[in-house]
Amino acid sequence: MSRKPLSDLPPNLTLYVNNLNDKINVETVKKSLREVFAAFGGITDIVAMKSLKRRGQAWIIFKEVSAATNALKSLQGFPFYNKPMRINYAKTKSDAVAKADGTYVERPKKIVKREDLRKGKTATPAPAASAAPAAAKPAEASKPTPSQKSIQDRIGWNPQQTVTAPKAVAAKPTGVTEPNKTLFVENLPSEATDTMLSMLFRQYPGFQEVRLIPGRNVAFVDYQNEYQAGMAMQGLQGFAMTPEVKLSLSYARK
DNA sequence: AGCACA
Repeated sequence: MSRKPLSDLPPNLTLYVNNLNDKINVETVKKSLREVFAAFGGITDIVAMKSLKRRGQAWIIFKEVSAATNALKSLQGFPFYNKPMRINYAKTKSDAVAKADGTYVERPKKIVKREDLRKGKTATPAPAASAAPAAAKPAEASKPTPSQKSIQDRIGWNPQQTVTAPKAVAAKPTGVTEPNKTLFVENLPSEATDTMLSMLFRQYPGFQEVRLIPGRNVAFVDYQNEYQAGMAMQGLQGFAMTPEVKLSLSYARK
């Protein structure tokens, strides 16, 4: 009995993720991807860009193939900014890993030669380091991979449920909610006051009001639109209210 | 839909 392979591509340190919501600012997406994927192991880098050809996709570069494989299995179809992530192994080796294992060769710049210009052709870049099935370097600083249980706890996602009905798992996971003009502020110091918070949040255009929830160290902050809310979120994420207390911001649930 | 590396 042969089972359906996880991927039609050979395992790779890098995962290729697409079907990402390209309405979301790429930096925001990268940050959220990191939060979600880091639960499976060390991440070297995440590459995502917003150009026409590259939007909606990201490359997650892991330190260990096993981590990539676990993430691939567990997060397949994970609802991320309201779209199920589609995950595969990357086709080729990332530059970052080629650099690390010494096989990196400078990528030829796309130079258009005059003759080719006439013919309407562009210089064909020779493929760089080949996509050899990530020769897993055994000696690698390996941070213990958190159990699958832990990520389910953190993001409220049970991979089993995707098999039959990925859409049914619409539960908005923590930290990956869809954009909203209202922000949810957590981890406030108990000394926080409305005035204090408006000072902070009114620096960002579109500010409307802040609602501190008594006794919960939590507040809601309204902006005129979700874009402005997003800007404020980026600007104030992790803001140190006191040396030991840092704000945690997300979009409020709808 | 789209496999990049600024």
